[in-house]
Amino acid sequence: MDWREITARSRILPRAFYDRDTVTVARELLGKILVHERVAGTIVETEAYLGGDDLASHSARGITKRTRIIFGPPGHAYVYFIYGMHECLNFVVGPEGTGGAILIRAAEPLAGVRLMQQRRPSAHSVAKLASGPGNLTLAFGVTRAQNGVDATRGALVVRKWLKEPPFEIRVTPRIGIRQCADLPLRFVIAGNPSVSGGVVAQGAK
DNA sequence: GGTAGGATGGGCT
DNA sequence: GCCCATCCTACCC
Repeated sequence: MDWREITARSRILPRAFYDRDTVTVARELLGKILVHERVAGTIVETEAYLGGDDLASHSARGITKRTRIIFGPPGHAYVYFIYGMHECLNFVVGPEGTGGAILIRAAEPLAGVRLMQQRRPSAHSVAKLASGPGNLTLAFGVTRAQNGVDATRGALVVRKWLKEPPFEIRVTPRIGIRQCADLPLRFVIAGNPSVSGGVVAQGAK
C-alpha cells in the first residue's frame, strides 16, 4: 500500500486513546497502523502488562531508572533491551503513575517492505518480517533511542483507519513469562499470518 | 512436523 | 550472580 493512501485514510491516535484501561487499549490496538519513519504495518498481536500486582510487568517493582517511563504519561513509547540482543516496543497506557503498558508483539507489513527485508534478511516471508517482538523492532528500526518518545506526534506513531476492516480477536496467556503465566492478556487477530508462533501458540478461542 | 540449546548484556538483589 | 516480555540454528522425527 502506498503512503498517500495510508495517510489519507487514517489518523494518528490521540493521547486519550492510551489513557484508558490497559486491557481495553491492548484489544483496541489490534488493527491499528504502527508507523516508524518509512515503515508501516498493521498491529496483529499485543500483550497487556498491568500496573499494580501484575508480577510479570516491569512496573511491578516500582519506579527505577528503567521503569520511570512506564510511570509517566500515556501515549509514550517504552523500549527495553532483553536477552543481550533484542529490544521490545511498548506503549504506556492508563493514567500517569499507574504503570500500565502494552507490548507490541507483531505487525503485518503495509509499507517499507524493502527496508524491512534489508533489516531482516533471514525472514522466511514478508508476513513474518515483523512477527515476534524482537523481529518487529528490528524490522521497524526501533531501538532504545525511541525509549520515552511521544507516540502521538513525530516519527513513531500509531494511526487508526477512518473505516477499520472487521476482524476476530483471540485471547491467550502471554508468551515467555514465568510470573502470572496463566492470565489471558495476549490478544491476536485470528488467523493472521503475521502473528508469532505456530497454530498452537496462537491459541484457541 | 517438532524441540533443545546457545548467544549475549543490562537490571536489580 | 541470577534473571530475563527472544531468536536462530541444528538436529530429530
